[in-house]
Amino acid sequence: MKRINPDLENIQVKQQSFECSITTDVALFGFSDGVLKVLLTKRTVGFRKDYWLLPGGVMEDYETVEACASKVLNYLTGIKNVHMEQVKSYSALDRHDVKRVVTVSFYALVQPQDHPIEQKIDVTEVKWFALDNLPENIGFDHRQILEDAHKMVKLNLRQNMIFGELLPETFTLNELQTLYEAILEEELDKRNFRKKISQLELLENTGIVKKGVKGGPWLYRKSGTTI
Amino acid sequence: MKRINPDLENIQVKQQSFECSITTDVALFGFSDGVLKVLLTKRTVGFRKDYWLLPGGVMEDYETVEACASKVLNYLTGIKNVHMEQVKSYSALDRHDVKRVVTVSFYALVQPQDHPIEQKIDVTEVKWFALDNLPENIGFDHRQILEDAHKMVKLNLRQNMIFGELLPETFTLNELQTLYEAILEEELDKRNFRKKISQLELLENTGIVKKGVKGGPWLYRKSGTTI
DNA sequence: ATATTCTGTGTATTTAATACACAAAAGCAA
DNA sequence: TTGCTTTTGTGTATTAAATACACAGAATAT
Repeated sequence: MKRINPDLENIQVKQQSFECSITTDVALFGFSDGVLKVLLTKRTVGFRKDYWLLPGGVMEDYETVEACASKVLNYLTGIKNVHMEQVKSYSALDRHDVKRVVTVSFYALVQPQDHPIEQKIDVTEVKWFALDNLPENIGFDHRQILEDAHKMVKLNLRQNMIFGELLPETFTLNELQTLYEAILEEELDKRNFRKKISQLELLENTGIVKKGVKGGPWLYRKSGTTI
Repeated sequence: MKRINPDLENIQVKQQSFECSITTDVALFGFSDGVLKVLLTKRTVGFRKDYWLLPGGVMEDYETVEACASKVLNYLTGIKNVHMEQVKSYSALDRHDVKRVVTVSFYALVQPQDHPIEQKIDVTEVKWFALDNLPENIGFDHRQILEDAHKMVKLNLRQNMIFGELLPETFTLNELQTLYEAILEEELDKRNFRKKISQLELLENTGIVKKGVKGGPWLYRKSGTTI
């Protein structure tokens, strides 16, 4: 009979293979007041209270990590139908107090004013923080997760022009530039920025002038978007 | 008393939270005969035999996904001490027959000739496949995982000059170019390629000429590498 | 020794990135 | 309504990077 290396048998998936819980954490970025913000939550009572955390929660048997991320975000903030991008998995042995947990992180981009926070649970605080003014007491490894997510947003912004729902349907080129500067954390030249944007041919001029701003700037929208 | 939304309670990590097995799959890329290859394995007896799969296996309670990926690769191929990069998580509900499994994928880069396959288990076949000549019967979602991994290798190669252990310690510029062409799946101009490589200042000329090749090419190595 | 194949190199051209200034438009204040 | 201030929108010159392209010399193979 064939003899099988026990190590090799153990790496096969079997009914009794080791199991642990999966969670998803969502780095939800928002843009308002000209700065990039991220949504953090805090339990105000009970275990591990007073630490700010990314919205997150456990995956169930009937859902993928993507579905779980959407669910978690919706439950904690009421936000729905946001495009998410997977960032990375975290699996250090001591990540969680209660038990072994592997986490898959995501990011999403929204406008805070479009998604007023619904405080869905009264033992949890939910709050936007400017990225350059984060609280000290961020729990678990969520500071790292947040950094990794921000890196990925930067990367995706540089490569494509993906800014999700961070701006309203129509916006001025100056608003777009301010957003870029907030995400990339660097200043951009107005004329060079416009040159680059225009040759991407992803925006169209609505023909409408924004009121209340000196100079009378045009409003743009993403091409292919209907009003 | 405070009333708590049951949905919200359920997303908290608890002892009885849903659990599933985690596996890691490794896309091990190798470069020989001037083409990029990937290592696939096949069970030759028993359940789900005759499907080619990326080397993979279940994570245990004492290891991270990174450690698991190294372990799995070592058990199946004898390969050790390879730098791995995490690619992505896969969590579709029906990914595995036996039970719910979430997989985290990795890639690694080696030279096949440095790592002769140790057939560690005699009910498993292990074989290198040229990337442009993959078998039809790749099991589970491993074709997708492989594609995603290859994309990430391309991306990382373009951004930095990371080619892992895909070449021997010393190599000619032509060998390096052939490697780039194999990974990127496009032809490169010799003079422009050398210009770009040289201005990265990551290689040093060993001063040794490679024998057996017409023209007598210099051997290079990565800067900072001792012989 | 002769033919063949591979090596190593430079320049001209195109394209992209950067630096930089001012007149006209709209709002704001008196 | 007038004058002041802020913001808009635009072009050109410079530098850096990407691309296209050819040939003499070195080592091998016969």
